[in-house]
Amino acid sequence: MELSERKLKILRAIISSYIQEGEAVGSRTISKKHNMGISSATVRNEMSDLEELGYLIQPHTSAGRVPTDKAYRLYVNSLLKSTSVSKYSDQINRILQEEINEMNSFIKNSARILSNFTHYTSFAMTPQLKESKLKHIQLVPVSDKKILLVIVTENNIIKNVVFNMTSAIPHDQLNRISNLLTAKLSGVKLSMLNRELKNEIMREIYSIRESFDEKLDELMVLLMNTANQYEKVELYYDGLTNILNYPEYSDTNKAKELLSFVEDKESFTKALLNVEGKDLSILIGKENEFEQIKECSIVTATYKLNGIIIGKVGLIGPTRMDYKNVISMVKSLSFNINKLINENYTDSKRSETDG
Amino acid sequence: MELSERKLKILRAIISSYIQEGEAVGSRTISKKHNMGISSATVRNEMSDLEELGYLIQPHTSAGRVPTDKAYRLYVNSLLKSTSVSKYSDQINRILQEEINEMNSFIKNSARILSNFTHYTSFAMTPQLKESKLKHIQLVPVSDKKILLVIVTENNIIKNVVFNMTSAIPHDQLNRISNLLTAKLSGVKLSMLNRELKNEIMREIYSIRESFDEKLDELMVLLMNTANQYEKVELYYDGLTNILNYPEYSDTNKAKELLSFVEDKESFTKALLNVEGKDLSILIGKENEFEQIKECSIVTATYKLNGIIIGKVGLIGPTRMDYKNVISMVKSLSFNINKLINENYTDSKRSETDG
DNA sequence: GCTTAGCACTCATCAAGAGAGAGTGCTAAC
DNA sequence: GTTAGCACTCTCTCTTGATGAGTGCTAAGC
Repeated sequence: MELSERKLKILRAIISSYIQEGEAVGSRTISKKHNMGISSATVRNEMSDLEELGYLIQPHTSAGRVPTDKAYRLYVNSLLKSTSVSKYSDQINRILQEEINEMNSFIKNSARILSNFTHYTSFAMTPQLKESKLKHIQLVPVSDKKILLVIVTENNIIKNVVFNMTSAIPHDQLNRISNLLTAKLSGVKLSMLNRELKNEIMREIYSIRESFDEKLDELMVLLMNTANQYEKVELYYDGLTNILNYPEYSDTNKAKELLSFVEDKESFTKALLNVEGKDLSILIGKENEFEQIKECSIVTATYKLNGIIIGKVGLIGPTRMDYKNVISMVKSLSFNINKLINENYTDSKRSETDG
Repeated sequence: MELSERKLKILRAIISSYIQEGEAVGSRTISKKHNMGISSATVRNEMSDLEELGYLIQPHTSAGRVPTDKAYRLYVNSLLKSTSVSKYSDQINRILQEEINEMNSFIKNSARILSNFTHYTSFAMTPQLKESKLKHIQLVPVSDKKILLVIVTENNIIKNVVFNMTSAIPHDQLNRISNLLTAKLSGVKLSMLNRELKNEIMREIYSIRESFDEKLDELMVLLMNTANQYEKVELYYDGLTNILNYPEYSDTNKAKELLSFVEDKESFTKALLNVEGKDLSILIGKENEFEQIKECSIVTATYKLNGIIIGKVGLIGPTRMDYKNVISMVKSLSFNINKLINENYTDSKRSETDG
């Protein structure tokens, strides 16, 4: 069922024409505008074959033909082989630098770049850091009974949580407790912060000193209980309204259906978690699991920290997507994100020993 | 040019019918469905007068009539007098509580509540805190040359900034510097963090000790230079796609125009800054300055800290808006926001002296 | 003088039909 | 295997006419 060279050429011509124009492509167009050197009748025969093979469909009898998901898949696969980096790579790098210091802003910024450059709707997930190790813990007094817990991981990522204590802790004790917690918890993975660890640490601490026992106990409970909170993954999107630029969504109901799906972070996060964790992954049309996006393509790239995937960025648009451009843009972006993350957020210990 | 009681009654009936149905209202509808006790012909005469007075217009000759911005203004003004609090007030309060500890999440949450309950597109601006005083400053080591600066204001609001130093500061000095900075800067308004203050403080500090001079100097410069950064106001919105529910925006281009305007935070922030800082403020249709939203109404409430307006929440929708519901909802929300803010974020000193 | 029934008039909306145009599939010739 | 030619199909657009909602005006009634 291998496609002949000519069939492939025709198919490619149809795809690129359809991506550009958004209208069903006729045999005459291919024959004339793409310098095929064959007549429209021949093209018609080939197109008929391609339809039988499942690469094309006719919206109706007298219309031209439109590529199927299968055709896009073929096209995309061949694109993926040819590595291409966007000409905007330097520019992307420059813009990314602006927000490098704060991880969530950095990720948010990434989404904005992607939608600005591609004119599709973009998204980005903040890092999942279950496997990150604690490096530093600092308690900061906020008010009598409120304490801010600042956690710095070995990847230099910062998390904040405010606790409400039932009774006040003297401010001057907070530094001592911070030092104690840093000493005991540094090197421990976030995912390991649980009851058992708490008890173990409490035992150790009791054996050392007993002065701020109850308060410390309460603090530890709060710390452990909210450990999962540090893990809240946020989803940012940008350029939501870009979707409305595409004639596919000139029907408001259709646009509404898609936009609501994307805007509902919960469902959309689910959809994203389904995407394989390859460096660059593309889901075309029906390859998507959720009904609302079965006429969309999602292009996703991962970003890594110390070789572990911690998040995803990408974009969503109609299956008639400018894959070539999009792929090179997403590649460039994820390349730059990875570079900057590893320059700025690498596990300090590891970088000392490795470098 | 005072409207007769009957004209007012008819106008109100037309407005409420149009708000509900979204279709031009005919004289017969008013005469029959609203128990007016007068015939459609009489209503027609009155409607004709109302049109002449600028309260109604006809989309075309044989259509019914549609309220003008002037009519909505009249209607809204009378609504504003009658205080009404939404029946969901308790529920709102409960949901707001969930995110009370972190100001920005709290504000984001407010926007979500508003769009969920009203089915319009909502927005919320994070607080402007130029006039807030510093209470506590804590430096936290992130990596060799990276330092996290945590600022706690007297309102218990927390701000984070990461600095890149040119050279490393020994971690054990950070606490001492933090204490020094807290001592020197507490009580100082954020807006006062500038060069002159820096020099003044530096002089004082020099006179005390000279051990970590250059590093402290660099730190102070960074601190002062980024003072404006703490002030970055963020704009959140929620329920963007709700706009698509309204037949006014069944035309994708119209929807696109409005949505892009809202999504472009910069322009939308500008539009919001134009809204007066009253407790509750409503801009109807052409009362809006920007072309893109001249067919929309914006309902905005402010929230205050210690009596000073620090932010806004509200919603945007078609001029044919369910003002009654919306006003009571926004009122309830802003009431609850203000209550919770003042319980959780009140200037601690002031609350001690005032309370 | 206000109210109302009656009627002619206007205009959007909808459905049906005609015509144009784009594109196909098939056939027969090259 | 390729191509010209032609009949056929189907969408799209424009026109037309019918329908119905709603108005403005007039004249009669209270």
